[in-house]
Amino acid sequence: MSDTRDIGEGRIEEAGRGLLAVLGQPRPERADAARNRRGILEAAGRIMAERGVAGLLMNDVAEAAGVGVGTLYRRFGDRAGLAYALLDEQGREMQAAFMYGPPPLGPGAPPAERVRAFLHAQVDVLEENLDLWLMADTASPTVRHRSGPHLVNLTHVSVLVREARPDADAQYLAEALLAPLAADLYAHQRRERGMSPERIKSGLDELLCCLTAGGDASSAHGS
Amino acid sequence: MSDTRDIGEGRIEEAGRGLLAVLGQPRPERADAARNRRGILEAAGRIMAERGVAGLLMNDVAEAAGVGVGTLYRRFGDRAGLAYALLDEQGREMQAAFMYGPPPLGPGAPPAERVRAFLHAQVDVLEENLDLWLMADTASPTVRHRSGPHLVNLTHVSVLVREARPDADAQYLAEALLAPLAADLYAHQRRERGMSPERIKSGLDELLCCLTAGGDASSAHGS
DNA sequence: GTTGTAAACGGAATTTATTCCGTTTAGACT
DNA sequence: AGTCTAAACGGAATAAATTCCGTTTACAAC
Repeated sequence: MSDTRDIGEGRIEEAGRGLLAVLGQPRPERADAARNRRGILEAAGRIMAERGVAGLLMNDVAEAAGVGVGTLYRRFGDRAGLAYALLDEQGREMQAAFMYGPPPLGPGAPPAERVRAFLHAQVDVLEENLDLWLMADTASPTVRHRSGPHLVNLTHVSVLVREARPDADAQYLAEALLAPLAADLYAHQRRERGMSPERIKSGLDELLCCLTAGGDASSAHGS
Repeated sequence: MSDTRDIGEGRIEEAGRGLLAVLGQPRPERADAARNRRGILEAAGRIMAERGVAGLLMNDVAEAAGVGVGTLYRRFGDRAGLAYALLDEQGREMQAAFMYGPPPLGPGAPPAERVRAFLHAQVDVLEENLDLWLMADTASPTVRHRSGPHLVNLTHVSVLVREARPDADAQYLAEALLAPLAADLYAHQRRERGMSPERIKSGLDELLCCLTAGGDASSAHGS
């Protein structure tokens, strides 16, 4: 009724095997399926390098990988899903950095600092592969927010926010703090408005005072 | 290279005649063009009422309006543009409310209060027509941020933020504060996570302390 | 080694948005 | 009224994503 797209639970076997794979139980994957996933991802990477993100046509990817388009869709759900899988691969290293690496990104620094470091790092991540993120964020809201990268980021920030402000609605604040780094908005700020990554980072810092402000954030508010 | 879509300056004669029309000089519009715009918008409204947003197929709208699809595209640029035009019509009243209405939404209240009232009002606006907003935000980043509703909102908030925090990067903060109300995210929070509009409003309030915090927002930050 | 079956596969068919371009007209100027 | 031209029009053609469904295959059980 609201939107045509919806992706049934079992339709996408694995949207990418990032840290997320740890959460769900490691459902088995048939050998041919695994082989095809790798093949498709490789082919997609190759095409992207050659022709850019705009050249990532589903038919071409399928052909380059030597599979039918049906297989592409079974594996990744849709074009955006493919993009997320690609991003997830590259994001593995950042995930490791903020979970096990040195502070302030990794554990050891105070939570507010870590959130800040994380957002700055996320800016760099976007900077690196903006077009691919744009393609990924084409997905329906449902797909988008269940995707590997988003879930990992959200979970991480959410935990840190809760730590920094146990009284606040950490779940919401986390999503709100991540929102300005939506690929669409970021692309617009960089390309249309000509903002520099540095300016964006400082801007984010200004937003972050909601993490360091004492308990009473509602000082000026009525209801 | 990055994305196929781009909409040349003169391709869309008027993306909707909201307050925006005041900014650009009132370029003339041929009589038949105006008649068609109205017809299309009416037809689209009718179809939307009957079949929902998902039923808004470009061919159907064109047929129902008694014009060719080419005309649809000349007038509105693309499917998302049509959605924006539809929203712009309904948004006229909210625009009036925050520009000329009573406080705290309208002039008279302190700027931080007004931003808060505005964000809350925006939640209600989303609530009213979420699917249409989702359809609209399908647009390419460029189109999206040049669209009537977004420009008006951004300008408004931006002015208020500058007033509240003359020292801060008002332009950026405004976009960042509006970001959590992106239709995608909002829809996800409402539908998947089951957050209530009230919870979202309180969440936004927590974010807003960056407007009331004294001058030194960078207290906890290094560089 | 057979057999059974859920899971995968392929790729033609379908669905829609969007473009293209030859034709038609509103409206300004004479 | 007649002419001229930029602006509009229509709708067939195109492009690409996504679905459908009959066929094939991995692999677990016997």
